[in-house]
Amino acid sequence: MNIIISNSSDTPIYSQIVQCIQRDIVNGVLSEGDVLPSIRTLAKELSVSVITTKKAYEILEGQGYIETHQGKGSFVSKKSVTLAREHRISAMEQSLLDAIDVSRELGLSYSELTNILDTLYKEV
Amino acid sequence: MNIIISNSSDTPIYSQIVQCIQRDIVNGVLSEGDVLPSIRTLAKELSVSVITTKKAYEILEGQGYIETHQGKGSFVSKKSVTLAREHRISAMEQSLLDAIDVSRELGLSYSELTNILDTLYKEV
Amino acid sequence: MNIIISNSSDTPIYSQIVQCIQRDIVNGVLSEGDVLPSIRTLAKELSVSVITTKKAYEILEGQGYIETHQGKGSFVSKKSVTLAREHRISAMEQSLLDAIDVSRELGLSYSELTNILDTLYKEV
Amino acid sequence: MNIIISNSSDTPIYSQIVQCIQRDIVNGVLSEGDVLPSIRTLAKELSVSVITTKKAYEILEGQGYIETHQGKGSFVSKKSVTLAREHRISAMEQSLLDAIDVSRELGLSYSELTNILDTLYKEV
DNA sequence: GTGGTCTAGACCACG
DNA sequence: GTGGTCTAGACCACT
Repeated sequence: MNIIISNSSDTPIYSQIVQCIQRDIVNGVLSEGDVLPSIRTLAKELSVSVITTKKAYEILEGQGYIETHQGKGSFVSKKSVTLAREHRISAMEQSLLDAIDVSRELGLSYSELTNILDTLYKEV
Repeated sequence: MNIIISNSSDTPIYSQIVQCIQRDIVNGVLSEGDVLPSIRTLAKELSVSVITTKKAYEILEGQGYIETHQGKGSFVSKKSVTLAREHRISAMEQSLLDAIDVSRELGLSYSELTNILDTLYKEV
Repeated sequence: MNIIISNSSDTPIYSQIVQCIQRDIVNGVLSEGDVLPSIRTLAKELSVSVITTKKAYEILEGQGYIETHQGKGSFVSKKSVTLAREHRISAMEQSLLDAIDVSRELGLSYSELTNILDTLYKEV
Repeated sequence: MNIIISNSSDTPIYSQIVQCIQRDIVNGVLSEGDVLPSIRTLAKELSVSVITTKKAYEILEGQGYIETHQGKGSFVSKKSVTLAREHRISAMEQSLLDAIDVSRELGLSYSELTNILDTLYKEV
C-alpha cells in the first residue's frame, strides 16, 4: 500500500487518500480481506489529522470498498475489486465522452478525433 | 449570448458564468469587440449578486478573454478566440490522456479502447 | 497640438487629455495666448463625450494652465509655461526619489544606483 | 510583519496590503514557508472587511507570492523572494526611465540630471 | 449609464 | 480553527 498526499494540491486530502486506496485495489496491491492501517496509524504516517483519515475511511466504507469492524480494524471488502473496476471504467468512459463533446464543439470529424487519440497514445 | 446557471450545481456560480462566456466565444456567438452585458444587468437577469458577476468578469479579464474599462463596460478581447480554442483543445487532449491512462491501468488494448470510443461516439 | 488618447489605458481619458495639453505647453507646441479647440470640437475629434473634454479643461483651468472666457473660448495662460516647467521638474524629482527609496530598500549603494542610471541613459 | 494602511490614501486598501506584504518579503521580514495571518485575523487587526484582506491575498496568490490552501491558511511561496526582488528592480528602473524622459523633455544635460539625483540622495 | 471599492453579515467545506 | 462562496446593500470615479 502506497499513499502519497500533496498539501499543495487543490483536491482535499481525504479525497487523495480515498483515490490512493481505490487505485491500490484496482492494481491488486490491496486484495480482498487485507487489513488497512488504523486511522490513527495512517494519520501519523501522513502527518494529517485523525479526522481526515477517518473521513476517508468513512467514504470508502460508504462506497462499499472496505468494511470496518469495531475493535478489529478495516478490511478490504469482497466486492471491492469489481466495484473499483466498474468505477474506473465509467471514469474512462466519462473522459471519452468529454473529449467527444469538445471535439464536436470544435467542429472536428471523427477521424480527426481518432488521429489525435492515436498520436497521444504513441507519445505516452 | 446564452448563460444558464444552476444553483444546485457544485461548481460555483461565477465559474459557470465564466464557462458559458468562454463557450460562446469558442462557438462564435461572441466575437472580438462585442460588448458584454454590464455586471449589474447580468446579475439581474441571472438573479445573482453583482459581486458574483463581477468575479466572473474579473477572472475572464485575468485570463485575457475580455477587457473591462471603467465607465464603458466589458468587451471581448482580440486574442479571445485563439485563447478559447487553445483552451478547449488542451482540455480535450487532457480528457483523452486520462482515458488512455485508465485503459492501461485496466489492461485494455488500444483496439479495445478505440472500440469503446467508437461505441460512445455513435450513442451520443 | 497633438492629442492621442487610448481607450484601453487605465488612466482616465480626461487625464490623458490634460497630460497631452500640458506636454504641448512644455514643448512649446502651445504658447501663451493660443486658442484651444472648443470642448465640443475636441470631443468630436477624439470621439469622446463632451463631459470628458469639459472635465479636462476645468482641471487645466483650475491648475492655471488655461483661461476660459464665456463665448470666446479657452486660451493658454501667461503663467502656463512656468507652471508646466515646474510641474515637470517636480515630477522628475519624484521619480528620482522613488528610485532612491527602492535602491535603499534593495541594499544598493549610491554608485550602483548611478551605474544603473548611466546604463539606462545610454540605452534610450 | 508590519502592515499599516491609510483610509485617506487614494490607493485602495487591498493594494496597500499587497504592497506591505511584498515589501516585507523583499526585506526578509517574511520568508519562504512562513504563515501569513488568516484573512479574518488580519481584517480585525486592520479594522477592515474580510473581503478586503481576502482580495489582497487573492492578488498575491495570482502573482505567485503566496499559496493559499483551504482549511490551512496562506503561506509565503518558494519563488516569492525572487519575484519580489525582480519586481522592485523593474519598478526602480521604470522610475529612472521616467526621470530620464522628463529631463530630456526639459532640455537638461546628463550631468544636470545626475546633479539633481546627487542632491536628492543627500537630502533624504 | 458604466465599473471600482468596501462593508457586514451569512453558510459551507476542510482540517 | 481555516478559506470559499454568496448576499444585499453602500459610496465613489468615469463616460
